[in-house]
Formats: sequence, structure tokens, C-alpha cells
Amino acid sequence: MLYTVKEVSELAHVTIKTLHHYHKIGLLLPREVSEAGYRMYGQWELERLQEILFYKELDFSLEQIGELLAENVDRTAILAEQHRLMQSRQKRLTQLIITLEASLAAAKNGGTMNQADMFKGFGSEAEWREALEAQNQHLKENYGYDLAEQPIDVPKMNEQAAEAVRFMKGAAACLREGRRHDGPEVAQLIAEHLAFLQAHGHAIQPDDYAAQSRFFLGDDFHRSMLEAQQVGLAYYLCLAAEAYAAGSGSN
Amino acid sequence: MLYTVKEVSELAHVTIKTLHHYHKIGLLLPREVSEAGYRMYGQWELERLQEILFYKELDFSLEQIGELLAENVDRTAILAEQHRLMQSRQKRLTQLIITLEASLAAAKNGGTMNQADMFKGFGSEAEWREALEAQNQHLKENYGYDLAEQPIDVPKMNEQAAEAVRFMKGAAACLREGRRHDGPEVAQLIAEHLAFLQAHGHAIQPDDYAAQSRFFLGDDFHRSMLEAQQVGLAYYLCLAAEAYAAGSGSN
DNA sequence: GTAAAGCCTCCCCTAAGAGGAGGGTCAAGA
DNA sequence: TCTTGACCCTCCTCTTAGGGGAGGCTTTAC
Repeated sequence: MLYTVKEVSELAHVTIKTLHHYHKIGLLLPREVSEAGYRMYGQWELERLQEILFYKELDFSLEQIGELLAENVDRTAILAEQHRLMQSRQKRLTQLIITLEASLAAAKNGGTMNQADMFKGFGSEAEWREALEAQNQHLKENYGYDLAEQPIDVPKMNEQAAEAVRFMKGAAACLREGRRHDGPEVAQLIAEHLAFLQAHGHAIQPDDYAAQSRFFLGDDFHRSMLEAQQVGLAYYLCLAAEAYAAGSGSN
Repeated sequence: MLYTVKEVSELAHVTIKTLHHYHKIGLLLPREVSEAGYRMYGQWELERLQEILFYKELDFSLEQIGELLAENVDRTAILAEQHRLMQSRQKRLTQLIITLEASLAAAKNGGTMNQADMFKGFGSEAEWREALEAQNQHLKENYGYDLAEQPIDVPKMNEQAAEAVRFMKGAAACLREGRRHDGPEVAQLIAEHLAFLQAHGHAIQPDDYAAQSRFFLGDDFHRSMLEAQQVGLAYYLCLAAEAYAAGSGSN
């Protein structure tokens, strides 16, 4: 039993153009070609087509699929390589989605934010205000809380932004390295962070900080920012802050 | 101060070809073009280029970027649309990785292309379910080998181990994908996990599970196991379990 | 015999540039 | 002033996996 291009295209849900293409690049040859030049496919070709489509679903290129379907080939290695590729692609995609969410949150409040803007220093108070505007709007709208009335000290803000980034990076490193959330390394980091904040006019106690970290978990804007730095960081920091507060309260 | 293509390409880490291209399609016009036809860019153009590159990172097409950078445009809607697109892409990618793992497992065990037969007629949900099944099978076997030396009920342990691994992978995916720890996806996972445990003779309540997750944080063995699966998972799960217990307790 | 459906090949098109040919321009050193 | 080398230009072709269509055969049904 032989099938015409139309029949194959309907059986396998591909277009005739695709069959032409696979013929041209030698990936799927018809069993025979009639005198009039009509392509005729047999059962074996249909099965091969299924395999081609299967690997195509896995995002292999047609060239790779040709190799995969060849004989005497290390399929395991090719599949493993593809697995690695897809995992890195997924990682990137996740970062991208997190960044999108942060941008979306900023755009909703009328600002434009790119990640670079987020932590770079600014030259003037106006610039800082502008950068913080999105965040303020977000807080005000969702939580009835307004930060905007306080005056902004430019160098101080830059310094604080830098310190915040340093702290976040340090905490992310601890998390990646498997340090306990209630361990000494993280406690040290938090202690330094709180000391810095206190030295810069924020009367923040361990309990306040723990509450703030817990609040960040539920707030898309802040959670996205932390998760963009390192997957899991928002959760780690919350638990670490609570452990720190508990520790400093009882001692 | 004007910059040549070479200078811009080095400042912004793009190729000169890219600048030519953006000029041709009208996305980034030089501030001026010299008599000899040299493209010269100013500060404003550099900033616009940064924005272009930022949106390019978010996988927007150049055409979309042009629209995004136009005035009087609903950036929020475009970003939201892109967010939806990326999430569906991520969903597909996750399925794809799972299928790849199953294929890889089959290939390692000497199964050649009959593995592909398993997923033949792809596109239907039933096939993807089959893919997941194969994946579970593989994990069960591997975990079974590890535990085989201990005097335990191997088939039963295998089944439970497989379920545990599946749960862990699901939770890790949620974490990576930025799902809230108190969101519906994770709650669903935990509910299923607890239902499975209860059906297998463990009288475990949401509160017990939350306590257990909290205990895992302090236990190096369990914490390492979770963190090996995905950085931050132990902390995420603990907070998710507590949120779940709080939710199921109050309702 | 004729019309409709089906098939063929050939050509151009896509997105975002990469690579290169062939030729003009600029600045520095001899 | 000449030359050399770096830099720049435009124009052309190429990449993936086919899509769209033109123009022209072939097969099938009535």
C-alpha cells in the first residue's frame, strides 16, 4: 500500500510542503517516484516520519534528526547534549520571565524599568525619585504606604543601593553553597546589613527585618527582584531573617 | 561627542552588522551620516540602543521593539502579552525536558527507536502522560537500585520514592518558574502528595507536614537532598508547607 | 470530452543578522 | 606627498524550516 503526499500529510498532520522539503534535503525519501514524478510513500516511510516528528517535538534541527536516525550513532550522547541545551534554555527563560514580571510591575505604575536601571547609581535626586516612583506607586496603591514624601540624599541612596546589592549577592552565594539559613555566615551578613541600615538612619530591628522579608514573599515586585538574583533567595532570606530575629530575641 | 560604528559596537557589545541592520530597518538611525557615508551616533542613540538590547533580551522581535519604543503606546499590554507567551513557552519546554529525560533513560537501556513509538501520534495529552509515566518508571528503578541493599519492601519503597521524586521535581519547577509559595499550583502539588501519603498508610496532616518540612531545614541530610534537586527548594517547600497548613487549618 | 482535484518544479519570502567581495576614506609615519 | 593599515561603505549570498504562489502536467469522476 502506497500513499500520495496528500494522504501522508493527512495521516501525519504535516503539510505537503514539509514532505517536499524533507525530500529535498534527503531526510525522508519517497519509497518510489511515479513516472509522472508523483511521490509515493510506504509503511516504513510513515514510521520514519513519525520518528522525525517526534524528534522535531524535542526541538532537534532537521540535520540533527538525520544524524539521530542514522545507524551506528551514539543516540545517548546526542540526547544528553540536547538535554543540557534545553535546561540552559529553560534557565534563561525563567530569568527572562522574572525580569518581565518586574518590568510589568514597573510599567503598570507608569515607569520604564530595565534591570540595569534598577541598581545603577543616579546622579541627581530627581533621577532617584523617578527610579523609585514605580516602587512607591506600587506600595502606595497596594498597601496604602507612601515613601515619596521623604527627601532623598543622592550619595546616600547610591551607597545604600550598592550595599543592598552586596548583601543580596552575599546571601545568594550562601544559599548556593548550601549554608544553613540559621548558620553563622548568614547571621553575620544580616547583622552587617542591619548595622549598615541603622547607621544610615533606618531604625530597623531584627523583628522588623524579619517582617519585611516575610512581606517581600507576598509582594510580586520585591519577590521578583530577589528571585531574579537567585532562584529561592526570597524564601531563604525570609527564613534566615526569622531565624536571626528569633536568635537575637532570645539571647 | 559622536561615535563611529566601531566605538558603538564596543560600548554596547553588539556587532557592526547589527548596527547596519538596525539602520536599514529604521530601528536605530545614526544621529548623522558623514559625507563619506560614515554613520555617527550620539548619546541619545546609545541610550536608545540600550533599551533595544534590553527588550531584545526579553525575546521581543525587532519589530515589536520598534513599537515598544514608540510614543503613545500601551507598554503594559505588550509586556503582559509577552509574559503570557513566555509562560506557555516555558510550559512546553518543561514538558520537552521531561520527555527528553524519558528518551534518554530508554536509550541508555538499549531501547532504540521503539521508544519513539511510545510517543507516536504526539500532540495528544495522552502521549505526554505516557512520557511522564516512562519518566516515573525510570526514577523508580534508579532509586530502587540505591535502596536495594536494605531489608525493606522494595516495590512499595520504589513506588513511594517515585512519588516523592515526582513531587520534588514539580515543586522545583514551581520555584524556578516564580510561582508563589502560597499559590494554587504548589498547594495542588502538596495536596496530591499528602493524599498519596495518606493512601499509603501515613497518617500525615497538613500541620505534621509543615513541621516535617521545617525539620528538614535543620537536617543536613534532608536539606542537602532537596537543595541538590534545586537551590532554594528546601526553604521554598518549608514556607509552602506552612502556608498550606495555615490555609487548610483556617478553612 | 471536460472539469476538478491533485501533483510537479521553480522562484521568492521570512528574522536577525553573518560572512565576504570589492572599493572608498582616514590618520599616521616616511 | 605617498603609502600603509585600519576603518568604513554597499551589495550579495547564506542560514531554518518551510509558506505562498505561478505555471503547467496528470489523474479521476462524470
